[in-house]
Amino acid sequence: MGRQRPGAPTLEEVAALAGVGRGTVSRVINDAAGVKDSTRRAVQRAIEELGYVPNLAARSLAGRRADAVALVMTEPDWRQFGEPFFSEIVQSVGDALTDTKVQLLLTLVRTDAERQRLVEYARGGRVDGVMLMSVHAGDALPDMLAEVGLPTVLLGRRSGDESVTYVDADNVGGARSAVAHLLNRGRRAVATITGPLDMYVAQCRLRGYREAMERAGVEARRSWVAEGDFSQDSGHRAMAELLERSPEIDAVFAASDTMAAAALHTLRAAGRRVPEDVAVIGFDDFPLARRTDPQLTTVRQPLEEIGRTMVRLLLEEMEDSAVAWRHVILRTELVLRDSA
Amino acid sequence: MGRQRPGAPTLEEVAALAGVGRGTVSRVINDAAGVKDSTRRAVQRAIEELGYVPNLAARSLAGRRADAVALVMTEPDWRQFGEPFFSEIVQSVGDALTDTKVQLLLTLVRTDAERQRLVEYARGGRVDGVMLMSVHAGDALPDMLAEVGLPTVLLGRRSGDESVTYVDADNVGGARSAVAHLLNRGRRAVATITGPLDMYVAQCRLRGYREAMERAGVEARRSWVAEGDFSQDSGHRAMAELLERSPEIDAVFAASDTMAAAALHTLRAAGRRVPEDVAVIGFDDFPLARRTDPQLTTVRQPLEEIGRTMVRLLLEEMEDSAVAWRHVILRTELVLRDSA
DNA sequence: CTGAAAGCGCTAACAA
DNA sequence: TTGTTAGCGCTTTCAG
Repeated sequence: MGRQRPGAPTLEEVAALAGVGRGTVSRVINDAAGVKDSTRRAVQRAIEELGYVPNLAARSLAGRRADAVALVMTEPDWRQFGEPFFSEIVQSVGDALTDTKVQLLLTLVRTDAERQRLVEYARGGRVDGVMLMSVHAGDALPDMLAEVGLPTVLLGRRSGDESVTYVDADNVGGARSAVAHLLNRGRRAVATITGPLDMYVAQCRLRGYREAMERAGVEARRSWVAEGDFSQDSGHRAMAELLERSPEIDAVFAASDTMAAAALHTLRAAGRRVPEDVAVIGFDDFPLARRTDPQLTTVRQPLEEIGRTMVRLLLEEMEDSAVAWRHVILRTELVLRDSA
Repeated sequence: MGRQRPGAPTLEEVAALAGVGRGTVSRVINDAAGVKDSTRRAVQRAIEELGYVPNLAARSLAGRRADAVALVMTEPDWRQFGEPFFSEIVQSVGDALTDTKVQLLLTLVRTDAERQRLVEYARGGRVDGVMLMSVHAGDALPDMLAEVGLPTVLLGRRSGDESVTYVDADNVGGARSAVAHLLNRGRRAVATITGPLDMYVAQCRLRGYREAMERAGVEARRSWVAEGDFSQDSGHRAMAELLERSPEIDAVFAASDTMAAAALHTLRAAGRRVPEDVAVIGFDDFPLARRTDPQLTTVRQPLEEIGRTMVRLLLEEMEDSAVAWRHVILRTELVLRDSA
């Protein structure tokens, strides 16, 4: 058994040593007001002396919160976890929680069994709220959580009429402005490498691409669209595909920076000059892309703000469960470099 | 409050509906033997009907385990989390736990406050054991955990006389064989890009480098050693540094693949031909490096086995706390490509 | 094979 | 300002 050390000191023993009642000790460890200063110090001394640490299970059971929230990544392939996007989000969520007494728990959900395990973990009261990243369209996890009354916040929507609280970037607008930028620079044969189209975020970016083309009166050929899955590999594959069937393209909008960087490599390997010959724009603004390809123009998502906002919404829902849900969409920004 | 839904059904209600006692329901949900089949089914029907989910806090308090373990990453900069090394470890640890009813919790510890929070979380009985990754030499976290009797397993040692249970790769041997390989191929001016030297793992790889040089009777000049921190950036920097002060080098052993890949880039950018002119070997075998640089010969760590072993040791210690500690060192393997 | 009852350690409401 | 007390929901003897 790995439980709390069997002979661990209890609040009762602290009370005895300090010569006060259990209630008083409880007040001290919870920073509650209304305890004489001298008493407080006496209790603290006793706590120190015994090396007392509250039993969290007992605390939760007695009716208070778990003081923990989960940040869940739902991906069959955990390798995705290495993508800078997630590191940044994790980073910013951690930052937002740093001055709290809330413990951040990252969990990775790949299979349905793991999905089930997480739900029982959350419903079991081990966390006070859940944030979900990288949720695919058909995933029922958010509903499973929200329906049982657990504060839940999504990073990104699953569809246009998402019901659960979410924070999202303006993907359509971002994609539109990126493609518009390419068109303004005189490019016409603008191709796009999409994300996995079972994800709403990918659909939105594709929609933005189409809207921009339409507004400019350029026909977006079907052969200019190649589907990827946000990964580097898929970026290479998609770019190679595009080059083969549509050598006329003179610009590419990729739905992720990672794919954009890969596309750039593939283009260069194929002897195309970038950006003179072909311009490339990626979505998202990662240090990785910034470093490897200074020529890459990107649509920056406010990742730090996304993380902060998720935390804020979650904490608010934990505080006041009266709120049903809220939707927040954050603006994106085109970051120009010497690519187009 | 985000606790378990206020009106959530309890074991008591399930018992009432099924027309049995609480004890019986408890036996059923814990798959305990000695329950008549018909009774078991009746109980299960009641559970189904009420949508009952056990309250984990109550379960923990009543004396059983938390059914959760933590995988902790201690890095001031969470961006490190994006390194393939960690993705792989997380992946394999998750795999090893997949058929268990143990929930994996990833947590990231940057500051001392977070360190403290984690200790209280663990001592509070929220997890049954802790696995630690990327522990730096001076970090007291492992001791804080181990001393209070919490099953703890380290990935990598902090020093030569580590006391806490750990799993490590044969870093000295791996580095030695890598450098020996370069020397065997006739290279003489073999430089090395080390990891952060406040980490034992980096010291070991540097030692392996030195031993190999010594055994071959080649003097390892001090100017052939540049310190990095395992990151891509540092790889670039270190390689540039080496090129500037020791243009004579004809081979490089980098203490991580990421740095090796970066070094390769830098070498090429500087007009050196690889591997004809300069050979490069990296430590660790990541898909990233494999993809980006097929020419990179590497020392492969058995990451999957490391993760599996950590889990095994942890579960064993959770089962039987009689064991004090164990140390496991896993073999590495030189993976040859056309680099050297 | 099953029911009853005694806690696990804490919080919170109520007295004092 | 402080002590006392009644649970929180579950596991686990111990009887039956």
